[in-house]
Amino acid sequence: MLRITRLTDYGIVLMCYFAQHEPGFARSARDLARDTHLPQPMVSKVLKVLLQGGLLESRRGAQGGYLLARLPAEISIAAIVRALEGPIAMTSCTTKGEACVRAASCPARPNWMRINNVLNDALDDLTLADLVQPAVQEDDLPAA
Amino acid sequence: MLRITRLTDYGIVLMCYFAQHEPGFARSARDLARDTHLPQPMVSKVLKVLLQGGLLESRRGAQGGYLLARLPAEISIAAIVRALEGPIAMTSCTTKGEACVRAASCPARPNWMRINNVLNDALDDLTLADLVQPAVQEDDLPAA
DNA sequence: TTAATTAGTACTATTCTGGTACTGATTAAG
DNA sequence: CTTAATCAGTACCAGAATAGTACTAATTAA
Repeated sequence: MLRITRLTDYGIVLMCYFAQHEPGFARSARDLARDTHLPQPMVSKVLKVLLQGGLLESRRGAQGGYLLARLPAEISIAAIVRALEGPIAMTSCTTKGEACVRAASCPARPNWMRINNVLNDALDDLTLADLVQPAVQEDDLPAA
Repeated sequence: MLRITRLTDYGIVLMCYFAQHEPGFARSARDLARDTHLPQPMVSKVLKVLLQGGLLESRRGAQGGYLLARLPAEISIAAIVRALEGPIAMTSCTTKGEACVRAASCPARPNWMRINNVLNDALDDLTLADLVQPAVQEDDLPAA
């Protein structure tokens, strides 16, 4: 499995939750945790990262909460993943190339770029608005 | 980062190495480890999994070794990842749906399919032959 | 017969994630 | 002005998973 951390998992769940409501829909971390049945401290952690990534806005103090910084159609899945996990790449050698001691001799080194490009392009093109469209067909499942 | 295990990392490196040689090119695990500068026991482990996945063939005994089971153009990156990591999905809830206790209330549940489809399609379309094409341009880098 | 090589299993240390707890800063409401 | 709700930040811990090693058996060319 191409793994993402659970933090990212939760992040996408939460962003989808926002996207399913009207624009400007705001909610506290506690309420979000309750509605999505996710552990509350985790939710707070995720919301903070998404805030720092510019995907959410926050209102502090009583009656405060979080809301989407942009419209769902303007938020790509790639942006969410990048906010929570950093650059979308399958191996670290492509993001911090100089760190790999095998760079000089690695036969795959130049090729990872192609793989990463494919992934980036694919996730860049998919927005929250796409995700919350109701119709999901069963024969739309992956071949694997 | 969209993480794969180092086993998969090594697997792609090794498959690229094979693809860079003539069809029928065979090599022992020891030689492969030396040429790619990867730890030898790890290489053996990866080769075995790729063999079981039908991506490689093996010759036992002295002068034995491994070779590609098919032409590079007929081996997708998706196939390699699937052999080493199982189905390509970003979260386990989509591969073993009944295991997620939040399935009923999860607002993202039906939507993961779309994300996974995008990834599967992207990696299915990318073959070893594509990867070993020489020209990789620098401005071909991911936007991130 | 021997040596090279694949095949399989078991084990361990380290790293990372997931999760919790605690404290401080900010602000609406009474 | 006080209080309570909420966001913000940091530190910490346990459990799981990965990365890597070691060892043994089976197979086959020379």
